[in-house]
Amino acid sequence: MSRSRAGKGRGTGRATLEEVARLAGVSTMTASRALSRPQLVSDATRAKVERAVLELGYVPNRAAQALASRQSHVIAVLVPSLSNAVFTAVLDGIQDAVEASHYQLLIGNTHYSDAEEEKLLRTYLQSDPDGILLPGLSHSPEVASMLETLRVPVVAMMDLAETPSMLSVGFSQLDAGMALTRHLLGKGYRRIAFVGAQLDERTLRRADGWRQAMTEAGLFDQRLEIMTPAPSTVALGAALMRRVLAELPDADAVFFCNDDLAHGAIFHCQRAGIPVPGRIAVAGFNDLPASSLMLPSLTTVDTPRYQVGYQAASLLLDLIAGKAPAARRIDLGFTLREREST
Amino acid sequence: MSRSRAGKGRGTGRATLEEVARLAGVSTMTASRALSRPQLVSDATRAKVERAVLELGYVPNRAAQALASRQSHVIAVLVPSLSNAVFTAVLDGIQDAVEASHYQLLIGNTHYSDAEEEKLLRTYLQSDPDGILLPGLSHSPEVASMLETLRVPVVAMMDLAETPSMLSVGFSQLDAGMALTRHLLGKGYRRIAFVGAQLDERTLRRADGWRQAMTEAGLFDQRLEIMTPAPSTVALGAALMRRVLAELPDADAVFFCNDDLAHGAIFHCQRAGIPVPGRIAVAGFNDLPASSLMLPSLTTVDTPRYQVGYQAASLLLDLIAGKAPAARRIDLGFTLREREST
DNA sequence: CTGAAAGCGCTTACAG
DNA sequence: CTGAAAGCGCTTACAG
Repeated sequence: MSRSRAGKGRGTGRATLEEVARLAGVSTMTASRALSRPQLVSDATRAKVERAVLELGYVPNRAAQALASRQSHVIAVLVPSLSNAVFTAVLDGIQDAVEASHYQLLIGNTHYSDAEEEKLLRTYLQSDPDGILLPGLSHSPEVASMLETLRVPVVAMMDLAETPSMLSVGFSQLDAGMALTRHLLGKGYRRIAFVGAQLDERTLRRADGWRQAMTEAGLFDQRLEIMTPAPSTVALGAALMRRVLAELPDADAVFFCNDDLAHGAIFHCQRAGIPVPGRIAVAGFNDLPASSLMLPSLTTVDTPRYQVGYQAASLLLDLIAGKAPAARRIDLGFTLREREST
Repeated sequence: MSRSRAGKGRGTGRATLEEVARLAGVSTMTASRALSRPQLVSDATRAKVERAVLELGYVPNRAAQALASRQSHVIAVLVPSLSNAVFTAVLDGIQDAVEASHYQLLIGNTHYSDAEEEKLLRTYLQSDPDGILLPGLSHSPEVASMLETLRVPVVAMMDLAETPSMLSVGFSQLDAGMALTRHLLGKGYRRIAFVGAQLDERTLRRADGWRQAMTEAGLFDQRLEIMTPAPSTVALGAALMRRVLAELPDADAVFFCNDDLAHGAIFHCQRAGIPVPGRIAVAGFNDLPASSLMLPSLTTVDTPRYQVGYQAASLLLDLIAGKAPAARRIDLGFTLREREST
């Protein structure tokens, strides 16, 4: 009997499991079992405990559970952005997949910064997560070594790993970039510019795809490449379209690395009275909700971001549960949406 | 000496504070102090502890900290949606405000559902949060009573409380709805429709504002109100615009409760060759990034959502720290953006 | 400036 | 099916 003031949890003023047990007339550990693995106790006991829980409004203390069980039931999730609709969809998928489980999500926004990613990971490690979900395959050396020494499963999202040493769920950004470029080539466009912003690894892989397809067609020209590290926004898209028209007057098509840029480009053309695709074709990436509705509707690549989140979280949950994963690399593919803008 | 296997924390395989202390040649509690309140220990001791921390790669265990200190350092944040750019901006503001502190965010998406809100709150209560941030003022009776019995500060975001019993940071949705409607009236529009989707409390308050302004002008007509609980999307906006044109042929302006709806409406008009505002004016709410760029540019209300998040989190942090709040109700205002669409 | 001891609220082999 | 005891990894008055 070590408790000093019986009858009241003193930390938070909330009922403790000990009080539940006392009220139910059982031991603390039986009360614990009645709640965590009810099939291990008799019906009568379970009923008594449940009644006591209700009466006291008992809420288990997660910190104590985590400490005692050495299981945090926490999954750390890192995304590069929340303003990018792609990653909010990924989060939706993760949340839905985790919904039924008792896992709690720790969601961090890295703002596309290696330094912030490292800082967040370091912070989340304090919570001793049972698993980690993060975007992409390339990380700073610090982050890479933290992930290696960790003993918990890590699943990379959005692109596919080259080596099976890393678990990944996504689709080939390279193939998608090639597919869109080939579509443009097939339509007869020859001077196809690539416009990239943010320059995260996904954008760079899409650029690789464009480069490869252009090279295959014997049409690659370094000058057709416009890259800026500025965040991808609709306004930037309008500005970059202006730049394409001014600096690359013979360009007959533009592959924007993201739909929001392409939206801005189309708005600029609407306003300037430049016919799309008559004067110049425009294509984007990700198929955001407005893309199919604007005038002209936007040719783009539909990406399975919700599914990426859902499947990545499901895979992680399996790994945490000790199940062998069906695959270490889940390719969810992509869909080319050919529309009016090309 | 109760530890069975000295030299290794056995739970997670990670170094413990005890090992740090041993390596540094001090007591556990001195090691603890050296890390949490370094000014309380001598320089020499601090240096020894810091060296040991580095050598062992010590990461404090948050669960143990929370349990021992009865302070979770957790803030629970509830938002109704992540697909709505308004709330991702709110989250950005919250994250920035909390950045420097040691507080950790537990972010939950209620999907505009009272039931999910209650479930999330119940789950987050297990983590014994030091404070809570949530959208809006109206909640289910269950949630309201949970919030009341809680002993932690709660700050409501996005709208302003009528009574000072509740802390709130936002702006008057009612006033904003009135201001936009009056702008339309001032422009000479008379048959101004209101189109609301999702029907969350903010939309309903904006509708109240429209109703009030129309009544004042002697122009209120119930039939001008189109309300649907369906989620607000660009596609829905296009469909609702079609409906307005068909069902309310004499409407000369439409106030959409959200910019995404208004975007869809404008896309529909572009495609159908309907002049905006020539045939009908269109206004939105929130000033999303595309609004100033599309053709015509969209008249709307610019809302301080990032600031709402930032200020709400700052206020909460003050309250947690025991400081008396400068105000229990922070009005951040709104800005009417008059553009081409009206 | 530093330490011994108790305790936060749970869970987990181990018995019976 | 149920319980006594130890322990998870920290922090906190209280001494000195």
